[in-house]
This record gives sequence, structure tokens and C-alpha cells, in this order.
Amino acid sequence: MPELPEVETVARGLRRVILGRRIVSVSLGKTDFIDDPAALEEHLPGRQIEAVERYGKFMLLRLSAAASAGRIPSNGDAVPASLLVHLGMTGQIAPSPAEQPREKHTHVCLLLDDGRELRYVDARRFGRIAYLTEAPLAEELLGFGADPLEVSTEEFASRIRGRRARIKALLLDQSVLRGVGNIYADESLWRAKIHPARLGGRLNAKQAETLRRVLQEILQKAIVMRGSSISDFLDAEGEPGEYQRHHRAYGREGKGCYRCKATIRRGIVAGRSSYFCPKCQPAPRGFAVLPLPRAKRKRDN
DNA sequence: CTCGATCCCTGGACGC
DNA sequence: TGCGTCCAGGGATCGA
Repeated sequence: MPELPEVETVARGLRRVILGRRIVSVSLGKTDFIDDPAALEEHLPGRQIEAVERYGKFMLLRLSAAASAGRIPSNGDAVPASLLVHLGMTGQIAPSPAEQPREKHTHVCLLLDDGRELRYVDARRFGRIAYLTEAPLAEELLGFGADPLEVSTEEFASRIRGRRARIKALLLDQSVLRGVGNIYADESLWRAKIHPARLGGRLNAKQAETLRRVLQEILQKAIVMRGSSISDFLDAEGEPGEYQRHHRAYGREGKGCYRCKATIRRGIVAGRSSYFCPKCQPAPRGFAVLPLPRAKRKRDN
């Protein structure tokens, strides 16, 4: 669930609270979501957290070369490196006092030089953590698409043009755009009045530009609101976001469209639950709308 | 190239 | 109350 705005919110929070801290030691819980757990234990201690960046849905903790106490480390720690962190669905990362009991599902603890622990908690372990030096990191980031906040009209159009996938699949494809997930895909398609199952390559230039523009507006607003807290998203200071109050499509099955009052419906597109207004966002021929669940048939709105 | 299916994983919602 | 089942979904992978 953490998508670009949520990850940006976490990265900004981390920047405020851990920048400049040095990692003293590492302790790990379950490690099946970590690329090379031993590398964390071997290479993180002694390094300083110099920057926190976001790349799509990833966070990049930029680390100094390890302090070497007068000699050059022989294990590669003389060069800078990065810790790549993906929050998956349920990942949270934040510092806590080291003496505070560890929450359930805490899988990575980095003891910092100020007595706190930077803890990574992830019940479902859909996240990912990797220790990477410069070259492997560059290679890792190579396959990602454009930054949706920066992408130009022309680049966005060219990344859609000629594709045969559905527009929602393209929005979710991290090699097309980096950072968009299910919520912001549905929200931007609703705002652009484009059905998620439309074929991306069939959008005309005006539709593509509208989609690009509203996607940027939505992401920017969501960042200002510190992201959407559905399920259990909390930022690095334990605060929930507010953007879920502004959702117009996502999660609103059975409720009224804010534009036309028609009932928001759900279908599966690109393997994901997709919410749309059947009136504002006309479906392509043959699209299967899921029947409204009993429980959601009425209710407020 | 794109699709759907399957897997990973846990907690919460729901039905009986 | 409790138990079983389904679903949430980002990403990898595999076969069609």
C-alpha cells in the first residue's frame, strides 16, 4: 500500500530524525525478504546515514564509507554504499529508544550512535531490503521508468504509445512509471474519466495529457496530506496520513460518484481490484463488473 | 508483448 | 465465541 506519496512521507520523516547518525550494530529477525542478510551485518556497522532519498516506491539510505580508525578496511567498507528499502504492503521504518520493547514483526534493528534503534517492522514481509554498493545500485535502478512527478507530456505519451496493455496495467508497471500503485492509479483514472481497462495505446493525446496532469496533481496533494492511511500506514514519526479522506474511487464500491452520483463499481484489472464510476468512465466492450456485495449495497453516501 | 495464475505472507473481515 | 475462508496487493516468475 505504501505508494509514492507514502514513501515520500516516510523518507521526509526519516530525514528529519536519523540524518547524520552512525550505525553501531545490526540485529536481524526473519530475513527471507533481505537480499543478503549477512552483508547487512558485515557492512553496516560504522557507517553514517548521509542522506535519505526516494526512488519510486524505494527508499535509499545513503551511507558513508565506514569509519576506519586509521586503517583502510579490507572488506569493501572504504567506499560509500546504500541501503535499499521497500516497504511492500505493511512495512514501517522508524527509530525507537533501544530499550523500548520491540514490536511484533520487527525484523531489522540498526542500533544508532545516539542510543536509538532504527527498526523495520513488516508483518507480511512483502518488503525488500538490500545492501548495495554503487555499481549494483545503479544497475538495480536502471530498469525503472519515469518519475511520475517530473514526467513530461511528451515522455508520458511516448511511454503509453504503442503499448497494448490496459492503461491501469501501464500505470502500475514500475518500468513505465516509478511509484504509482493501486490507489493512485484508480484515483487518477477516475479524475481523468478514463476506465482502467481501456487499452493504453488507444488513448488519444488529450486523454494521455489529462491523465498525466491529474496524476501529478493527485500525487502532489497526497504528499502534502502525508499520504493515505489505509490499513496501517504510519510515517516515520508514527503519524497517519490524511489523503484517504480525499479518495474519489478507491475503496468506494457501492457508494455514489462524487461527480455524477452513479454507483462506484469494482472490477479486476491487471489482477487488482479496480474502482471506477461506470458512468464517468465508460468501460470497454465485454468488461466484467463484479456484482455489488450485499453488505456494501446501501450504506451512507 | 501481454495476459492470467500462482506464490510469498499475516491480519482483519466475514459467514456460519 | 470460534473456526474456516477469503481478501488485501507489490513484485517475481512461469506458462499460454
